[in-house]
Amino acid sequence: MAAMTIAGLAREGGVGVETVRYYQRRGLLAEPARPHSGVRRYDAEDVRRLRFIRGAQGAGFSLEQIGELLRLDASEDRARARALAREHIAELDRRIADLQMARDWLSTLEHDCASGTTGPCPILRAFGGEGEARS
Amino acid sequence: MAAMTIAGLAREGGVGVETVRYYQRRGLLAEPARPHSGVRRYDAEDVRRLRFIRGAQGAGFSLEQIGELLRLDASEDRARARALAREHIAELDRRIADLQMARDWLSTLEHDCASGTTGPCPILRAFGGEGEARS
DNA sequence: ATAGCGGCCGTACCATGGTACGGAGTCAAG
DNA sequence: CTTGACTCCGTACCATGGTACGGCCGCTAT
Repeated sequence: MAAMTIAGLAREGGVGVETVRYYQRRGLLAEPARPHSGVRRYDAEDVRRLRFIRGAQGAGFSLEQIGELLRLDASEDRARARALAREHIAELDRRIADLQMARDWLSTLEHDCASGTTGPCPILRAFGGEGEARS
Repeated sequence: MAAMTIAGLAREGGVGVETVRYYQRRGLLAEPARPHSGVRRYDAEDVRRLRFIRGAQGAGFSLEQIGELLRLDASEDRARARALAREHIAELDRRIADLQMARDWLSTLEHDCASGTTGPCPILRAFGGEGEARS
């Protein structure tokens, strides 16, 4: 499978054709050589790149950040790439902690709501009694 | 602080005035009574509600879902509210697991990148060698 | 040689969650 | 009673990450 058209690339990457074109417009995928009059041909390297984009996206990078990652990779600037990675790890840690807290909060609410059968769930109450004594 | 105008409510809720109006349009905040010709007055209950919205949003609920939560609270349908909460907890667990994996993946890459000083970081390589033998 | 599938391109549109703007009305202090 | 801050309202605009559409063109099979 050494050469394919855009539909093949999209299939390999698990995205739609329009998405591939969108990534090209965004500069994330280079527009490849066109051996035959206007029709682009893609190879395994393009598939790798597309998969990388999807993976990084799953890891919470924005397309903007992925673009920088890709450029860094090309420029072999290891230090910068590592710094970016570390920054993003910290960001991910923050987000994980946030979600974990949210999860625990919701879980508590769910339990509270379970003990009792009338009146409103204490869900709304859970927000509001906390800081209204200010000002 | 028993009555305030929209700016006060926004300040208490930590959002902008336009955001409050947006929530009203979305039906998340009721448009309150207007004692004085056209100017809305808000009280502690509105602040509670607004804070709830922000909190739920922080917990990963979409405004759409928050609307349902709010309606359920009003209708005292505990069973449904709990079901919704449980669903969302499961969703949060999935997202936490995803982010955790992403974090570990990125951390590994960061370490790999650290051991070596020339050539591209193995970041790109990390995606691509995995499943290309198919088809 | 002609149909039709796929690729190419620009442009428009979608959802989400806001943010900004302009014009008019209102309220309170000086 | 004027000034300035604040409100109201509709509508337009923003970023993000796509998704869809319509017209044109080339490749390939029948």
